[in-house]
Amino acid sequence: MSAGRPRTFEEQEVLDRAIELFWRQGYEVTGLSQLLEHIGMARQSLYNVFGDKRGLYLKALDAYSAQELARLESNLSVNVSAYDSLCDCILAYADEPKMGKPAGCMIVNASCEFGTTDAEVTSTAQQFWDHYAGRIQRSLEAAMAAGDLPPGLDARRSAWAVTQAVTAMRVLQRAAVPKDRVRDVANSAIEGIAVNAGF
Amino acid sequence: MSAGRPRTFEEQEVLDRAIELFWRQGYEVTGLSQLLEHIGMARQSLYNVFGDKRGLYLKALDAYSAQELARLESNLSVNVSAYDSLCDCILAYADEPKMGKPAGCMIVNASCEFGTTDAEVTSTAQQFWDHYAGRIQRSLEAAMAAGDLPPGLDARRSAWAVTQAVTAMRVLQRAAVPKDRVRDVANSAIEGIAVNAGF
DNA sequence: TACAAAATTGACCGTCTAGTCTGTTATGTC
DNA sequence: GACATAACAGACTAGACGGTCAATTTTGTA
Repeated sequence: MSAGRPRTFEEQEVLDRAIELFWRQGYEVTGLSQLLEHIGMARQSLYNVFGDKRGLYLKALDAYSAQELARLESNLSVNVSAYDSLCDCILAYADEPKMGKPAGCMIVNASCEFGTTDAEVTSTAQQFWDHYAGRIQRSLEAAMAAGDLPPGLDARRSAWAVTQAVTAMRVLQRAAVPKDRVRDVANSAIEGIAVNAGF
Repeated sequence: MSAGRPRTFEEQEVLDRAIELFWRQGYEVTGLSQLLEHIGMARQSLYNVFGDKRGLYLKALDAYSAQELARLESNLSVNVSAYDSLCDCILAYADEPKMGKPAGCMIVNASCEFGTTDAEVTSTAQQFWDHYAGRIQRSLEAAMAAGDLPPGLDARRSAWAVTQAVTAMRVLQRAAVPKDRVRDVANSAIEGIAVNAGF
């Protein structure tokens, strides 16, 4: 049943490298030759494994989404109060981009580049934001249960507002806007959480 | 001194058409042939007048920025209270894109596409956001003077928060996220204005 | 009406693009 | 060790890309 020469690359490693390049440069501007060199893969192998350039891009975008959600989960489940870890998490975004990492958010970049011309991209983006806001909402509800936020708070709407504040922060980072200005957005988002509750 | 055949196109009209195409498609994906056809200009004329493709793009981006700031000014100087017109203005963004207009914001798209690889683009973007927030701040200060907002409000920071809420809204529109979700961001931004003042 | 200046036109250039094709190499199975 | 299977490697293709060149047309001025 199974035979043949085994592949000399790790799929996850290839995806990580593809994320790095597409995230930094975007889809259209990234040429196939540069892409192949960067992921360390032979031309034909890419077409065997991923179908074509777009296929690899979509897989990389999905992998990025999963990584980013996992990072959020990790940041929010530290061993302090839900409210504190949420605030820390939001503020931590203001310290990006980390050295060697591209600026901004690959999902945001993809949305802006493709608009509605690629249904798979828009679907991935919409699901990403839904999941992201959903996880924030869970932390808000935990904070309410712990008494750190008032019980009347609309956790769903506040979570969405926080999510979109992060979106804006990552656009600013993409354009190299000074960190202080990014931090302002983070702080306003945090202070805005309680506004529905009449704190 | 002056002689020669007069040009058969209006520069402003050419810029408007270039804005339309670059805004919808982005820079890289827009081919020169399609661009020339869309702006109704001969190949060589473009190079005579604008230098090259990038030159036209940068001029179009500047023109877009000016148009958008003029539209903000117009929306905010309607003949009602500063506070009401600001709220209306923010909420009005949730009803975009207008029929026939591209979704999202050309400045945001440009920032995401180019990142920091084009100094002129990032400079234009940063100045746009500064001017935008500056105009919002003026309205907030007017609202404070009218007694519609508390005197302790940090108008500068609130204006920046509003500006970046609009940024996020236009990213969502670019990805065809449902209008209700966009409206949520607008409402949260409005409600967040007063939070610094202990309303 | 001759001349100069500027805009237009269309052919043309080398380069790069995504993607294909063919042949070779390496491996597991029998 | 023969064979089937799959990955690797490199040459190749057709077309699109941004940009240039030379020739032509159209105008204002003298």
